[in-house]
Amino acid sequence: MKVTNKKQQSLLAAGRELFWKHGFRRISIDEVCKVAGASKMTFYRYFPDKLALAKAVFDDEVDKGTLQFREIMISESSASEKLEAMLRTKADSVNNISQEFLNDFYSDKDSDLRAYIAQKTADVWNEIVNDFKMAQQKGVFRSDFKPEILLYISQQLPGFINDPYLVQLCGSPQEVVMEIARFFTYGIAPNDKTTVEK
Amino acid sequence: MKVTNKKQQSLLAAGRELFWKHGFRRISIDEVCKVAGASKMTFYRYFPDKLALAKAVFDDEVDKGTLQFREIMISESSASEKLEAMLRTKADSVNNISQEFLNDFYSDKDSDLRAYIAQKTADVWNEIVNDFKMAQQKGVFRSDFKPEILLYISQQLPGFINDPYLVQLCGSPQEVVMEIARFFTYGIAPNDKTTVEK
DNA sequence: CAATTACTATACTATTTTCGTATTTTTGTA
DNA sequence: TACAAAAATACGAAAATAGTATAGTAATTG
Repeated sequence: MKVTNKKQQSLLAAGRELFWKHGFRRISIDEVCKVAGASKMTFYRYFPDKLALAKAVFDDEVDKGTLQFREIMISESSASEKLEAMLRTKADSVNNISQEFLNDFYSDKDSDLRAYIAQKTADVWNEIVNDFKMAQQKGVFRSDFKPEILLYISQQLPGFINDPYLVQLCGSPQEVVMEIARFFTYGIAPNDKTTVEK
Repeated sequence: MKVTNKKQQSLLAAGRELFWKHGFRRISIDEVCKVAGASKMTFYRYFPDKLALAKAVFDDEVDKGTLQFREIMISESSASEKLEAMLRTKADSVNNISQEFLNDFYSDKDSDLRAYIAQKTADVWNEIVNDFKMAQQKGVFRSDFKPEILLYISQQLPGFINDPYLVQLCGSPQEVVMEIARFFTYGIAPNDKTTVEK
């Protein structure tokens, strides 16, 4: 569903803002309309129901994320920098995205929604792995590296950056991210490309 | 209303947590009970209705704040340090407290609630001013200083610490707080007690 | 042990909220 | 003026929520 209209966009924005904070269940259409400065009739002109808006918000966010990722991959930066940028945006989005929103999405009785998310997630996952492999062929990453593993690890990241021990060890959540990036980039073997500083 | 019971306390805690995030309107009693691990009947054993829980949460928070303030005033620190500590906790609480919660409180149709808040606020305000005046008599602050003015200014603080210009000027929100504290403590006249560092 | 207390689970009604649509009014515009 | 888009309002149906009643279970206490 392409969003081109002005009112439609402000509805989308309002939906994003409210869903983000409070999740999808708690927000009523009237509320979205109020924030968007649109009437309910206008809402139903552009979206069949609340679920459709939620999907649109979800899609929009995923698209933005993918775009961001693409920019990082295309940029002329080193493997280390790419990795760090990726982990950082991942960490950011995790911190900003309301868990509420995803919770409501996942725990919807309408299992149609779950399938929808699963599909979308799988698609994005594939795209990312492909981009990785392309970069790999260009020599940005070592040839026997498996992108799937990195993605799996990055799923664990939210737990890492909020771990008090790690944060204390590294100084700040940002440093945790960088440290992990360095770790994955160079492993633990010492080499001449980088020097580890305390 | 004194809270002594165990279940009652977990209900209060759950209420605080949920109200804080989403405000008072959006949260149902069932939800509070679920989080608190209590049944609805238990809820109604301790609270007449949802509003009572909200009031209890509000009271509890105000009491905590007042206690914190008292500790600062009683402590053997200088005027500057007291002021900074006060502004800092104020800034913290403002950043942490959900605006949602207060919004729901203020915009309740039941104007009884508004009066309740107004009363409580006035009480706390008076207590604080009194504490100030006592400290003033002990010589902690200059004798012709008017505590009311400081409180008035501190109402404006949330706007200050989020002002991009000020934050950039001082380096960080924390620095803004300290700078303001210094400003109010020593004014702008140079003296030998402190040196202003860039 | 018996009695009391604290609590849970469930079911139920009344009330409120929300949804989605229909109708009328306003606004912007060719 | 005429016309289309959107707002405001109203409204019935469906869903969520509040608050109560009942029955029964677990934990405490004398």
